[in-house]
Parts: sequence; C-alpha cells; structure tokens
Amino acid sequence: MSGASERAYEEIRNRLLKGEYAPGARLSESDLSEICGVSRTPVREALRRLALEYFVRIEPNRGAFVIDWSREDIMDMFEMRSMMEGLAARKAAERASEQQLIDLTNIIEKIDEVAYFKSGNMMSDFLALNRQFHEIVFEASGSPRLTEIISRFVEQAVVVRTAAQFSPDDILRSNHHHKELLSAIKAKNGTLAENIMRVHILAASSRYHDDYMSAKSNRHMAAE
Amino acid sequence: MSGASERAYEEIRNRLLKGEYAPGARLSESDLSEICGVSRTPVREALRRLALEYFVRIEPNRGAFVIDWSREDIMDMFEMRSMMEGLAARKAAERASEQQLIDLTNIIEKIDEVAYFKSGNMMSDFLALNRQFHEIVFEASGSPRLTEIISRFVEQAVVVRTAAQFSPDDILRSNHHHKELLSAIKAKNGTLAENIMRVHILAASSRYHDDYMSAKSNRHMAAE
DNA sequence: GATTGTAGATATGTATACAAAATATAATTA
DNA sequence: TAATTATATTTTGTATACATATCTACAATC
Repeated sequence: MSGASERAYEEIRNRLLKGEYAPGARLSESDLSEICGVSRTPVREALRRLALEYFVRIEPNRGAFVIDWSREDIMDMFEMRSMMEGLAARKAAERASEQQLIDLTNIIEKIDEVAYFKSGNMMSDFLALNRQFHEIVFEASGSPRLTEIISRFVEQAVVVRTAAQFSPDDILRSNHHHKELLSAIKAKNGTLAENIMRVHILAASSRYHDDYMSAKSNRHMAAE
Repeated sequence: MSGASERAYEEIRNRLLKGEYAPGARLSESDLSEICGVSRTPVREALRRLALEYFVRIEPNRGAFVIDWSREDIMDMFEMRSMMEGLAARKAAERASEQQLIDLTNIIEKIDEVAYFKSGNMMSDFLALNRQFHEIVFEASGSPRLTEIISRFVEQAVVVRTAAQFSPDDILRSNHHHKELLSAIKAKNGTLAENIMRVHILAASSRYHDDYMSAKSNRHMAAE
C-alpha cells in the first residue's frame, strides 16, 4: 500500500474532495493511471480502498463511480458516528491515563487560542487539533481494535467532506463540549461522557443540516 | 470482483473460518494463488477485501497476517453491532411496510419450526433465517446506505466467527426477542424497538462470553 | 558471545500484455 | 424513422514478468 498505490490513493481522494468529479460519474482506470503517473494496478488498489471509505462505489465489470450522498444518508452517518464515538468516550472515562488527560487539556487550550486569534489558517488548525482531540479519546478507550474501527469510520467520505466551514463562534461552542467532556472523563462518569460526546457530534450534524437547508433555499431563490 | 477474485475471496475466507491458519500466521500470496488456482493479482484483491472485514491485517511490504481477536475486542464489536442494529430497528419501527411485517412474521414462524423439529441442519437453517430476519429489519429502516454499512459490519470476521453453537432453547429464546421486536415495530414504537434489538444482540454476546469463559476453564482443567 | 553488516533468497509491489466483458457505433430490418 | 442486431471499440479482469523491499543465514567485528 506504499509508493505508487499510496500516491494514487491520495491523488484520487484529493480530487474527489475538491468535487472535481460529479456524483455518479464514472472513473476510468486508464485515465486515473495517466493522471497519477502510475500503472493501472495501484490505481485499482486505490479505488478499492476508496470504495471501503464510501468515496466511490464499484460495480463488477463496470468500474468505479463517484458516490452520491443524500441528506438522509449524511444524517444517518452522523448518528452512527455519534454512537460510536460516544462508546469510545464512555470507555475513555473508565480508563484514561493521567498523561491523556493532560494532552486533552492542552489541545483544548490551543483550540481556544486558534479561535481567539483567528489566524489565516484557522480552519485547518482547528480541524487538525479537533482531530487530535478525538484521536486521544479513542486511544484512551483502551481498546486498539475499537480505536481502529472508529478511526476508519471517521475517515469515511461523508464525514470528511462535511467537516465544512466553522465560524470562530462555532469553534468556541465546539470546544465548550470538549471541556465538558474532559471534566466528565476526569470524574470517571462514563454515562455522562458518552452523552456529551453524542451531543457534540449531533450538534455538528445539526449545523450541517441547517447549512444544507439554507444552501438549498438560496439555490431556490437564485433560480427564480 | 467476479470470477477469479471472488473465488479466491471465498476460498481464503472459508479456510480462515475453519481456523486453518493460526492467529498471527503469515499468508503468502504465492501459496494462496496456488491453492485457489488463480494468479496473485486476484489473491491480492481478495486479501485487501478480507482486511476490510477484519479477517486479516496487511502490513506494507510485508504481507497479510491472520488477525487475532481478544475477548475485549469481541465484546466491543458486539456492543457496536448492538448500537447499529438498534438504530436500524428504531428506523424500521418508523417506516416498515406491511409486506415487511408479513415477511418478518413468516420468518419467526419458520424459526420456531426449525427449533421444534431439530432437523439435522438445524443450525444452518436457523442461521440463514436469522440472517434474513435481520436483513429485513435493515431494509425496513428505509435507508439503503445505512443498510449497506450495517450489513458490511455484520459481515466482519468477529461477528461471523462467533455465530457459534446454539441449542434449541437458545434459538427459542432468540426468537422470543424477534417476536417482541416485531410487536414493537408494529406499534411504531421506535425507542422500544431500538432497545429490544440491543438486548437481543447483547444477550448473544453474553452467551459468547459465558462460552468463552467455560472453554477457558475447561482447557485449564484439561491441562492439569 | 553478542552485535552488526552483508549476500543470497524470498516475498511483496508495480508494470505490461492479454482475455473477457461491456459499451458505443454502424448496419440492417420492420 | 424506430427498433434491433451485428460489429468495433473501449474498459475492466487476470496472468505474467520485472522491480523493489524484506527476511534469513552467515561472516566479520567489537
């Protein structure tokens, strides 16, 4: 999965995230192999991997197609994610180490700073820190297998793609959840931690829902 | 994913389920290609697919290794599955069609018959019917994407492998859950359906846990 | 004696060539 | 002209050959 295969994966994934290919579009292996500068073999491997992550759908003897996600699909995915990460949070509350608590505390501080100073790359900084935060919670759950599965889930197309625009206010609100979660974990209150995490994820999904609806109504108005 | 690739997948998967290869064992591509009677290319594809389903783990430039599941890993997987299938059951309670209710009713009847007559292939009959039952609940959730994701999850190594021995009593108990679930769905009581499904899955996991512990203690005694 | 380094052997990663299937195009018929 | 069949082209699926990385064994060195 290294070298050519990895390169092809990254390249195709980036193009998909940029929305370069329309939903439903067919992805030709030869075309992609030219674009990526590798042979068809690693391209095929990359496409299978992207199929696992729900970026594309592969039909036997027909090839790979860009997946189209409906609003319902996306909300369902958020709901699944909220349950999974909630489980991780519950276990984290039962098992987190001192060092992990310190790490979480530090990340929370950094996120506050990012939101406060509103630097040019505020979004990417926040996304990286936010990701770290959640990764540490996974690790703190104490189950490597669980961590792997949930991480893989969070890598999925719909989740990655919907990590959209956040305002500084949104970031602060999100970080407030982080603080609540941390104190629940510190108090070793698993049930509380689980439900805070669920709220945290579902709040993001709710925000996405609002964005989607307003975008829809904007398009509607623009069309009139 | 058809022909040679599919054949290789089935062959390797069956051998893994039979426990032919020890946990941690390395799976050579050339060996498997001889065994399956196909070239290395489809074998590689099959191994990647099995990696997604957590049958094997692939290390870059080193190959595929049989995954070893700890008891904790398995319990975690059951817990995840209980949440996912619970979600599907809740949605099914909100959206199931008349036909789907009839289908579920019929399957419940057939399972009772299977447990009653104790035919030679009781286990495989039950497993097939049980699978159908759960598949219909997925479909009744009304979300094709959700169905796909949960089905994929249920295909995973640990879930498939732990669908072990059930006594006629176990089957009747399991089917009792099915009946409770069906009536909750009929009553369009989503929360109830969700929690019944969770209990249904977690009861199976509890049974597995018991089996595991007694097997462990048997081995212990046999060793003395 | 333990460790490190190197050479050969073995396995995986990638490219290319060929086979089979699907799609597009052209010709034929109603 | 529309539908349909035949043919050509394109695309995916598989096999094979080659490149590259890793493992094993043995020797050199400390």
